[in-house]
Amino acid sequence: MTKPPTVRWLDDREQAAWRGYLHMHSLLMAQLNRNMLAGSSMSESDYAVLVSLSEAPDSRMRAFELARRMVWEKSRLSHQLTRMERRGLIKRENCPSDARGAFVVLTASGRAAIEAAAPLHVNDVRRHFFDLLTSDQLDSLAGIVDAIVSHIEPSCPSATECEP
Amino acid sequence: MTKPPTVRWLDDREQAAWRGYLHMHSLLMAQLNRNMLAGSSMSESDYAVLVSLSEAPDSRMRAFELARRMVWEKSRLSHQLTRMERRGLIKRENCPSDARGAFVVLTASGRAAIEAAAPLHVNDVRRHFFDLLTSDQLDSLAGIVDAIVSHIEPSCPSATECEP
DNA sequence: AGAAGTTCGTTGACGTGTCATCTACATCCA
DNA sequence: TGGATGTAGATGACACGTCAACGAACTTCT
Repeated sequence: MTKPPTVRWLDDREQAAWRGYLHMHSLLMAQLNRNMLAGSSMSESDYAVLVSLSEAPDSRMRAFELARRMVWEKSRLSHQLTRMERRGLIKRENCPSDARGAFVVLTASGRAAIEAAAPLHVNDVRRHFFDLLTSDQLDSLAGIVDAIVSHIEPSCPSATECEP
Repeated sequence: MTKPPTVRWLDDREQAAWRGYLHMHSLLMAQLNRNMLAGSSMSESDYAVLVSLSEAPDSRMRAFELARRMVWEKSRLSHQLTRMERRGLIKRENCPSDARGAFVVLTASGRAAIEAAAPLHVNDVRRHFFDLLTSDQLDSLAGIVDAIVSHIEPSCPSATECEP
């Protein structure tokens, strides 16, 4: 117990909250991931990419924009796209206006995959999350999220949109 | 948009909350992980194992108990322990009373590592999390965690303790 | 024009997580 | 006693994430 004097340790309430939070997240994600994988043989990452793509005009997006929107490292995205392209969910196309760039395009089978997966996934999120929370708790959660996100992400106050 | 009739999609508020939550978690964990890695060249997983071990009597615990306490798959734990053993943070010992079993023991350098890392990590959790929340928000979070965890984990109502 | 710096995207190495499988042992029960 | 069943843990194959390094193209500035 050689504690430097400047540390304010967590009290019991905080410690319980923190461990509980970590516990909750891992349980929840494990559950959602399991179900997603069972129902559609897709991972959460696959799903996230397909969601973003399917919301884009023409179901196509520049890779860097996709990365920015999902707050992923570009290399992570690149690896992920490689795997998804191998499975035929997306394809890459050259960008005429910027020869470095690449478009990521949703394929027909990618679209089919997400349209099949979405209802199941939404139901799951509902069952294991929203259906268990009161309206007050939902509000409170939004407040918490906002406080944390806007602190870590200095330039980007809103959690879901970063367009200037 | 071929939605089966039974799906209740997320409304805007829910959708924003969900995406915000995912966003928050990934930002927060990335931040904590980065700092932990920078300050102590340990991962969150290393840290979690060391915490559990250091809280155990004699700094030793059966592997299966460690896995149960952390809610990790046994194979995950096994891989993790292999890596940590290679770095000298823990060591394995045979269990005299059950020849299948193994004890995981904190080494001196493992103890030193966690004692060095803990204050930094606690400070970080404080800075990026608790200092940003009001007392009400903390209460509310505990309620949320409880609701979710007790639903997914039917036999184990408390988030932090599973002893019968 | 051309050097310097920036941005887009890929790659390889490596640490990590999951799943299926395997072994050795333990336990239980006929 | 001995076989069925369960449990502890390790392992190999593979998916995933991060980091550092890279090539190629774009931008900026002189």
